[in-house]
Amino acid sequence: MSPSARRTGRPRSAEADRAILGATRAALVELGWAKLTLGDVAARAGVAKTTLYRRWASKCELVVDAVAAVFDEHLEAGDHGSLHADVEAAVIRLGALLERPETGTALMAVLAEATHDESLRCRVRSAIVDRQKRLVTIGRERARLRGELPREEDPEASARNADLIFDAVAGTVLHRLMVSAEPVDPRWARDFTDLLLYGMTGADAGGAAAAGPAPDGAQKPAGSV
Amino acid sequence: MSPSARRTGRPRSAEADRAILGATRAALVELGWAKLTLGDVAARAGVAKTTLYRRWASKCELVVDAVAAVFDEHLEAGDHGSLHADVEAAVIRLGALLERPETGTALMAVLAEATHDESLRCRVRSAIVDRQKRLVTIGRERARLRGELPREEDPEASARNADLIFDAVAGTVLHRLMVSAEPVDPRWARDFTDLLLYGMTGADAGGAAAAGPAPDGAQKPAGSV
DNA sequence: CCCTTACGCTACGAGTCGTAGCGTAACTCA
DNA sequence: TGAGTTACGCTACGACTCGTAGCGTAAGGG
Repeated sequence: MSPSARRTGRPRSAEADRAILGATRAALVELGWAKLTLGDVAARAGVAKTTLYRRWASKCELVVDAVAAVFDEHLEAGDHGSLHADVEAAVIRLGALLERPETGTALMAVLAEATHDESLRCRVRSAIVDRQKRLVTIGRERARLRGELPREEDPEASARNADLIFDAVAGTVLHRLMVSAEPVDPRWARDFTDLLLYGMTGADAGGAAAAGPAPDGAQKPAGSV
Repeated sequence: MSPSARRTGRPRSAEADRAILGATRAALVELGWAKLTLGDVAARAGVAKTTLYRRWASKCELVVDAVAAVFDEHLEAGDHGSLHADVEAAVIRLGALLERPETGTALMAVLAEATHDESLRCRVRSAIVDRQKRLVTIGRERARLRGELPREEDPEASARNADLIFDAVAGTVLHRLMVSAEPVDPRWARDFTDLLLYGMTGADAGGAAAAGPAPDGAQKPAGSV
């Protein structure tokens, strides 16, 4: 599997890779996870079924790669001027990503399988989760430089906090879409961002902080309301 | 389907129901979702495969009922004295529920299918989600009576807030367990509760994180901070 | 030119699905 | 008590998907 081991012989077709991943996404949209068969994907991609099995050991790994490609296209941690705006943008971006019929569904199904498959869980983590989690670290670092968050002395506690916040953001968005089956619209994104920044007690009080009693520390960006 | 239509004839065996649902949970633990077959469940339960198909139209609906039974056994909204303690208890309870090998996995898989099946989504909602969501409403009402939360004038906004908080609690716990694959231990439950109540700005600043150099022990009596 | 690897194609056994058919068991009502 | 109704167990079945093996061919490297 090392690159040196592939120096010789016919190289794998990169175009076939793109066709297969694209066909996988198309099949996911049309059929959903359960009815998705590798034979169907191969037919859509215009390749032989055996070619699929030579590259991916299972349906799960194929779908992980197919979904990861979509996630990679939309990875951005642009600076929106404030912690509030950064979080809100991340929520909307993640919502738009998971609202796609091929991403959320597939992710849930793969995660379900990953419970019984350690290697699959690692693949999901490195291909999707960790890259998203990096955005949390970047955003928090930026907020610290702005003075919106206190400095973290303990790096271990800092990492724990980043994990917690990532679970909160990604988990809540995912739950909103997959369980509650409600859209991630701008109003919800703002309400959720308020909850994350100011907590239940603060955010609930002033009707989305519009007439809020001015929570200390962070000030609202001009964008909202 | 109405009860009056079942007045006559041989009644369905309630014991068979219990055996089937129990066998489904056992099979989920052993085999996981993907390898779970209805034939296997029937064999474990000691019933004929046809009996299964007479009662449940699909594997999904069977699993929903099997998982819902577990959830129902652990529905409790006990008063723990404060909003913080109530939330923390709910987080731990939900975590313990989803940490079971038969619940989290199955729930994820069923939700993935529910994307393409409206009736299945309704079944999940009424059998599991709505009952859990009621606990949020109860807890918030109690907190309001304690004076920990302001009164909600607008009932529509109140319902929106309850939905948001439920998505946040359930989604974050689910994400922690299924995606991050980390346990819902007491320390994490406390950190998350702090985040929910006081927000990123508040919880990060004051919590135990900054206080102790390395509070590895993690045995922290309830109600501190 | 030989070696190596990838590809397309076909065919196959194994396994699951969901249903049909039949005889029997359990319960209700007249 | 007997007739009607529904549930159950069992067997068998066609249809489908899976994952692999075998073969000949295409595409690069030493």
